[in-house]
Amino acid sequence: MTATYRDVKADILDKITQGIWPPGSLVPNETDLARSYDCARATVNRAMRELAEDGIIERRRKAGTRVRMAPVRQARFAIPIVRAEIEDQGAAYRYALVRRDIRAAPDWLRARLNLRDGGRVLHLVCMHYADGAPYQHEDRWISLDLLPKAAEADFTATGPNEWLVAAMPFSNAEISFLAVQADASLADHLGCAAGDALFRTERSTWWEGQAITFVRLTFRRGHRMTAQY
Amino acid sequence: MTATYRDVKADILDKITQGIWPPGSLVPNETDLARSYDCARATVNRAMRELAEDGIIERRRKAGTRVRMAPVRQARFAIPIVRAEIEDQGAAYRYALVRRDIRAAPDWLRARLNLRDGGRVLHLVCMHYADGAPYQHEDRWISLDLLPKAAEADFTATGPNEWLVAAMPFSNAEISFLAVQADASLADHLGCAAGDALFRTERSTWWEGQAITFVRLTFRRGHRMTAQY
DNA sequence: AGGGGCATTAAGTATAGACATATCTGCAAC
DNA sequence: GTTGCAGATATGTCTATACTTAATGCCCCT
Repeated sequence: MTATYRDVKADILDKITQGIWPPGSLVPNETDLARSYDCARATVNRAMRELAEDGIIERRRKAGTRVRMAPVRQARFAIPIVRAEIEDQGAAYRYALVRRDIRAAPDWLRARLNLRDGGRVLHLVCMHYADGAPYQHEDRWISLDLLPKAAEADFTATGPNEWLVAAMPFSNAEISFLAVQADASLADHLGCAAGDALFRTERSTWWEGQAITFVRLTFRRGHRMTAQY
Repeated sequence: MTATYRDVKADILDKITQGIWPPGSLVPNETDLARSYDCARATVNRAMRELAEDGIIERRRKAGTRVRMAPVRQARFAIPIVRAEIEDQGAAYRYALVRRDIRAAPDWLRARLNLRDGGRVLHLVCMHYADGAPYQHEDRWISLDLLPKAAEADFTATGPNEWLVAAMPFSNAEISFLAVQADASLADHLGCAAGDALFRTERSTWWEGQAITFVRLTFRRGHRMTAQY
C-alpha cells in the first residue's frame, strides 16, 4: 500500500488547488516529500516532473520547486487527417481533385518556404466532402525539389495528405489558425456566399530544414475546432 | 560514457525517421534495447515512454512497441493572458471596460454551462488595445453562483481574465476556434467593416464540475494564431 | 470445433543507492 | 563595492533489482 507516483501527483495537485500551497510558494524538496509519502525519491521525482510538464509547478536545481503564479494554460490539438476526422463523425467521406499543375514556385511561396530560385512545385486544389456536402477545401503546394516522386503520384483517388504522411511520415511543421472571407471560388466550392467568414488553417511542413509542403485548409461555414484542457 | 535516456531517445527516433524501423514495424523490447545500448532498462523505458507521449510509437503490454503507421500530429498552444501576449510583442497594452451588468443567465448560456434555473451572472464587455489600436474584444459571462465576489470586483482598471486567474487559478476548460463575420458592434469596437471575417476563440471554464465562466474573444482583423510542432 | 483458463511475455512501476549538474549563498580577495 | 571562488543543496539522471499488470496465445477440456 505504498504511494504510487499517481497518488503523489494527485496529492500534490490537491494541495495546490486547495490553496494549501498557494501560487508562488515553495514546495518541500523531493527528499522530504519522499519521506512524508513513505516512498522513494524517484517516485516523487516522477510526480513532480509531470506536474512541471503540465505547467503547474516550476522547478530549478538548487532553488527548489515552486507553484507557478499563473499556471501555464495550454491546449493540445490533434491534427487529424481529413478522412479520419470525417469518418470519426460517422459521415461518408468523399474526395475530389479539382486542379493540378506543375509550375515555378510563386514569390510568396518561395519566401514562406525558403525555396531556392526557380524551384518547381506541384500545385493541387482538392475538395473533401462529408456525406456529400462540402467539408474542406485544400490548396496545396508540394516542393518537387525535395519530393520529385510527387509529380508522378496519382492524386485523383486519394488526397495528397494521405500520400504525404506515407512518403514523409516524420517532419516538423508550423500551423496557423485564422479567419478569411470567402472569395468567389471558395464560395462556389464550399457552397456558401462570397464574403462569408470561414475558418482556415495554414501549415508549412519541413524535413531537416528543407520545405516539403505548404497547405491552406479552408473549412465549410460554421466549422469550429475544439479542444479540452 | 554510458548512454543517457536522451541518447537512446534520439537514436531510436533516428532509426525511425531513417526508415530502418518503418511505420508499423515492431521495435525490439526494452530488455534487448537496454543490452544493445548498454544501459539499464529504466533508461530505455523513459526514452520510449517519451516517444509514446510524442505520438511516434505505440506501446502495449505484452504486444510490444510498434512504430505508428501515421504519427499522431499534435500541436500545443499556450493560452496567454492578453496583456502578456501584447506586451511580449513589444506593444503598449491598454484595457477598457465597455459594459457591465448583472442579470439572470440567458437560456443559451444556461445550456452551455449547465447553470441552474435563475442563476445570476455578471456580464462584461471589454476591449484590449495594443499600441492604441484595437486588438481583442472580450465578451465575458461569470457565474455569480460560484463566484459571488466577482460582483464586487473592480473591472474598470484590470480585465476579468487577470482577476479570474488569481481567484480560480486551477480549472478545466474547453476551447474552440472559429471564424465569425463582424456585426455592427464588433466592427465599431475593432475598427473594421461590418461583415469582415474575424478570428474568435470561445472558452468555457469549469472547476470541480461547476461552471465558472464563458468567454468569447474576438480578435482584430487579420489575426492569426500560430504554433510549432 | 469451440470455449475457458493458465502460462508467458512485455511494459509499467517502485526502490535504494550513487553520481552529475546547476545554481544559490556566503566568504574572501581585490 | 564588486568579483570570484567554494561549499552546500536541490534537482537530474542512471543502475540493478524486484514486483505488478495487461494481454496474447497456447493447451486442454468439452
